[in-house]
Amino acid sequence: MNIGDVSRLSGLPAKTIRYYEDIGLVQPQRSANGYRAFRDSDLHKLAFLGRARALGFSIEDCRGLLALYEDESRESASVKRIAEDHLHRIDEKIAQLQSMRATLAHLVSCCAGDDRPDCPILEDLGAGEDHCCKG
Amino acid sequence: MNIGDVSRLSGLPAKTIRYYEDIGLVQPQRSANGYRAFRDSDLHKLAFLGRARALGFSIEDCRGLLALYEDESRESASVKRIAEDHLHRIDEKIAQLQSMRATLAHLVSCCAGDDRPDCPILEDLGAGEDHCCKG
DNA sequence: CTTGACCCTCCAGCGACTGGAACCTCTATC
DNA sequence: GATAGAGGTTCCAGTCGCTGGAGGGTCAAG
Repeated sequence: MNIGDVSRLSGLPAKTIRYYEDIGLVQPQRSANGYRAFRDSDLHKLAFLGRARALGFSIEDCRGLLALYEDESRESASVKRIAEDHLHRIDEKIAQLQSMRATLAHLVSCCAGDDRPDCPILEDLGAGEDHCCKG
Repeated sequence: MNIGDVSRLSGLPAKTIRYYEDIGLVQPQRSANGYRAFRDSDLHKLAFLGRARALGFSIEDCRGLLALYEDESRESASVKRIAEDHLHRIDEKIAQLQSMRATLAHLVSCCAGDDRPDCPILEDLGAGEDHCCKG
């Protein structure tokens, strides 16, 4: 298979696949003409990577997961540890975004959004205090 | 004020303040010795930027907000538009993270996490199907 | 005079790609 | 055999918002 086929089948852009080869996640062989020659196992790995990335795992996490995937003598505890760590990081990110969201939504709701210059959003950013309707 | 004072007062690292000067967000003057000489208004701007960044606004958003902040004849609608756009982007990010979180939490809960190799997390990543307890 | 804290500039790197230039290869058609 | 177009290749630069470090200058205290 050429890179275009693998790209279509895995859903990953060709650029990304070349990048994954660069950083050693896959090692496709080469045809006589210099084209990358992907085996089924390469496609399988790339699809694995695509799904892991879609779950937000970092490339380094993916490298670890892939190694465990290939390792018949792995302990599922190792996999679970990586996944749980990632879950915690996701939770932290969600909490942080929700906190931003709350502040921002409050400010937005207080802003008239008309042609006058008075704006509680800017007042808050400028002073670090709540100048809103309720503040 | 030297950069260290402004850094302490604004909470921004000195490196970040230099970077903000680089990209034209602040224009501190210079002392005879070449040190940056910050006025109160510069400090004020930097504090504004720090708070806007803490709410997740991009640097370009911050540039726009700062310009509006300085513009006495602004319309609050312009500010509100930027804030609302940002709010929507935050909402999208939260939704995406929550979707990841749900999948991941399910997989984690199905993984024994012991010394055996069987692992629904890897099976899912490998096959793109649900191999969990309930799947 | 030396120490240490502060300041300066410039360059490189992070993560995970993405875009583009400049070029090569294959297949189909005329 | 020429040509067009769709594929492939490499390499370099850019994204975003900093951050680290090298290698140096400045200033106040002891």
